[in-house]
Amino acid sequence: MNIPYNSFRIPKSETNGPLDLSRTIISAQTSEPEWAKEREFFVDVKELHGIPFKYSLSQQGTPDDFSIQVRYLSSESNHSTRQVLTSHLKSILRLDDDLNSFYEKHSATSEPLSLTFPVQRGLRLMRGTDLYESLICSILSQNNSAVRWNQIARLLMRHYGKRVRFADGTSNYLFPHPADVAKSTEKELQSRTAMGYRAKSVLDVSKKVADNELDLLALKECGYDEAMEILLQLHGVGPKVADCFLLYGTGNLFAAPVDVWIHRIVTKLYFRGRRATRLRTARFLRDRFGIWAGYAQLYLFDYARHYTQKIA
DNA sequence: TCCCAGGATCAAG
DNA sequence: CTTGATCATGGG
Repeated sequence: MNIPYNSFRIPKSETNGPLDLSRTIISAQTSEPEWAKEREFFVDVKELHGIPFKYSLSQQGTPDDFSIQVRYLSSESNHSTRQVLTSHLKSILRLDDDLNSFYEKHSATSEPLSLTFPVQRGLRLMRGTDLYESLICSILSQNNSAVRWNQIARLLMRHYGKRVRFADGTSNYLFPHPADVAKSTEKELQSRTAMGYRAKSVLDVSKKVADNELDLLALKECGYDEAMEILLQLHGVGPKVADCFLLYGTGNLFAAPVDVWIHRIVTKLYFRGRRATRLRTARFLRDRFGIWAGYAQLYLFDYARHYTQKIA
């Protein structure tokens, strides 16, 4: 077997602070379907500048002293394709985010968030590659388990996305374009993907994006409040889904999606158990943590899910 | 059979 | 502005 893998490394010097690749990718962030895992490598397939890439990442070392090994396949391989992939990876893993600054700013022992730092050091937010994909995945996640919305997303890709083949003999389906989903019907989406009542929302959003009634890129440029107002007008998009899209999709670090887990742990750690609405919890996170609200949410979420016995 | 899953919607209080 | 039933669907 002679597979023409390209390979290179991203050194720690190109990352701003620590990184725990495994924890980051496994943390089930709702911007895109979860990556596959092959041995010590995490694998994903994306189309970058119109060229399909299949890439595998593996981290060697510790969160504070490491390098990232990258292997990839693409139909074209010249010097610029490697550059395209490198900047893509740095973008989706948010390697420029100053994690040490995040830790230092909230390291006081009176700050409950600091409880999550020792175990989760190096955990980073991820940024979705495609805004439409991020919004659809966020919609699929509502009232659904992570495993299940991932299955649905995969079915959506298989039935409506383009198939791409690679030199190692494998093939994958890309996430579909809005227009290709918009051509479908509610019943067809349900029978093919089992997304249930979310089909109405998915179809609605796909049509609006395809018809240019909804400009997702504009939501990335405008402020938080304005973007939120527009998103809430979409059927099937509430505060939590909108925040997911803003955080994981557009990369708005002020957005802090509040689900049952976040609501539970914030109520416990910051409200002394006093009852509050989720909207109030979300506002609290934005006010208290500012540009680190999204990160605070990420750390508290993982902490709440893995260490619930400590806060029960 | 009932309950839950990283919620949203609609109708009432 | 808050609360409660309902919404497909699959798994425990």
